[in-house]
Formats: sequence, C-alpha cells, structure tokens
Amino acid sequence: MKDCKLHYTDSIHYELEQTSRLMKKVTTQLFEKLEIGLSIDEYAALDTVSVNAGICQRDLAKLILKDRANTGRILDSLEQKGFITRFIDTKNNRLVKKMGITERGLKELDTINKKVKQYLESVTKKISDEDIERVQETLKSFRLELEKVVEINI
Amino acid sequence: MKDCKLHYTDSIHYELEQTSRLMKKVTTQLFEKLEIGLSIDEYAALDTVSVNAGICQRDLAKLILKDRANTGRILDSLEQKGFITRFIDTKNNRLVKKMGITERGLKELDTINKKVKQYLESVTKKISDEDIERVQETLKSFRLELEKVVEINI
DNA sequence: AAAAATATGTTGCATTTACAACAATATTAT
DNA sequence: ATAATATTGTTGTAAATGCAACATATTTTT
Repeated sequence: MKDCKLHYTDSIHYELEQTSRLMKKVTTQLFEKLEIGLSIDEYAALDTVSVNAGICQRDLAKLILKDRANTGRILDSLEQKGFITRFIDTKNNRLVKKMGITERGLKELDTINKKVKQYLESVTKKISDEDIERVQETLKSFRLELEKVVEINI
Repeated sequence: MKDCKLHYTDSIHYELEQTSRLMKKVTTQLFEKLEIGLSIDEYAALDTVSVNAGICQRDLAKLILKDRANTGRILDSLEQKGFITRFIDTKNNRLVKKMGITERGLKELDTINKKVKQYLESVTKKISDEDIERVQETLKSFRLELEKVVEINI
C-alpha cells in the first residue's frame, strides 16, 4: 500500500504533534495523580513569571504562546489563588498590567518542582542527554523558521 | 533572575509544545490561504486512510491520536464530502466500521499534496535533512517512552 | 447457561481554545 | 489640532476537544 510519497504519519509534523499531545497527556495525568492544585498551563505561567519578574501580560502571552484572552484568564486564577500579584505600571509610556510571584507562589512552585522532577526525569532518562539537547536545538531553529512564516497577532 | 534550575521555558516540554502549536498554526493558515476545503485533521485522516485501506475507526483513532468520538466526527465529514466510504465488517469476530478512500478522495488528496508540498518544504529547507531525520527518530523513541507511561483508553 | 468483562461506535456535556469586537490610552500622520 | 493608527487588556462567542455514559455485540468467566 505504501508508496514513496511522504505521508502524514511519516512526517515530522505528525511526530511533533503526536509527541507533544502525548506529553501533555502524561503531564496532566501526573498533575492529577500528585494532586497538584494547578493546571499545567497555570504552572507554566507561574514558572515563567518567576524568572521574568515585572513582565507584562502581553509579553507573557508571547512566552507561553497563549493568546491575550487566555493569558489573562490564567493570571486571574493565579492571582485569585494568591500566587502572583498584579499591578498597573507603564511600558513605553503605555499603561500595562505587570506582575510578580508572591512568597506563597514561590513556595508552591518549589513544592511542585520537587514533586514533579523525578517523574519527568524518568520519562527522558532512557534518552541520552546529548540526544535531548540536539533535539531541543533543532526544534528551536525549526520553531524560529516557523515564526517567520506564521502570522501571529498577540 | 535565572538560576541553575531547569525552568519551563528551557525544557524540552516547552520546546515541543511551542513548536507543535506553531506548526499547527502555520499549517492551518496555509490551508486557508490555499482555499483547501478540508481541515488539517480531515486531511491527516484522509491521508492515513489512503495508506491503510480497510482500517477500522478505533485503529484509525490510535493512529491519528484523536479519541473515538472525534475520529467518528471527522469521518462523518469526510464521508459526507464523498472522500471516503464506510462499510460494516468484522474484525476478530466483532462488528466494526471499516473504511476506504474513494476515487474522489484520492484525487482530492493528490491535489492537496501538490498544493501544499512546496510550502511545507520551504519551512524545513533551512534545516538539513540529517537534522530533521535525527529529530524525528529521537522524537519517536521519546514518544514510545511516553506511551509506556501514559494511560490511554481509545 | 447465566453473568461479567471486553470491544466498538455514538451522543451529550463541560472544558479549552481561538478569534473577533470592544474599551482605553498613546503615538503618529495629516 | 484633529484624525488615523498602534498597544494593551477584557468580554463574548463559536469551534474543538476530551471525557463519561450509553448502546450493541461478542468473548470469557463462573
């Protein structure tokens, strides 16, 4: 049945989407099993805020690649749980909502990282660090190429 | 602000999810621009059926990694457009819905492939074939590891 | 033979997600 | 100075997605 043409299930597009989808599933299940009170998206946002203190919402949206609407909603939840604080400030003379992680947020982040670390490592330990790194680098240049082509308006 | 811990935006999880999301966006925009009358998911299903004649719905769901419900809906659409035919058959003595691609479906698939090919190649041409292949292989073993861990019930 | 478990597909619903429209403010162009 | 454009965030809505429940039929267990 197979011919020499490149079919969907043989493409890098397929491999990427499937792996990414699976990874998300694994992580979601892990978060549920460990009874972590945050969604993965909330965790990703919290972690990103923790290393980018004073970032504004739109810039965060670009980093976590959600649109502005969803980023705002995720932050609402994190703020309501007391893990971040938001404050009005200016960036290029424009009013923006900046944010920072709270003490409680830092503590929570640390707890989650400790809980999750060994589980996530068990998934990647079968693959050599070199391979992981190489994949990550290639993916990044791939992603940067994609960014040139895609029309995003965040 | 950065410390030596591995943060979300430095992880392979991040790189995978972002690249995959971007790729989907690029492909969706491409399909719209070229006025292709199928969604990417429909295209993926159609292409997969074309190389797996007589596959049943559940097995297809496993390949395209959608759940049974969505796979059924995608196939409804493809059948309604006349690109596949479905028929009842048995597999291990159980009644299943099998399917095959129609003449029209084959023609459509060919048209889409011709339209899309050069555009998709332009995205990956900046990256060497070796790198692409290596990434694909590593992703596959990564995905297989993930499959051992995740609980799927399709 | 009856009951329990398994395989397959469909339906309904709740969540997630993206996109468009809007509001408010600041900058740039005319 | 006034109008047009750009930046940022919020709200509303429609589409996609996954999950649980159901329906049907078959196999396995008791």
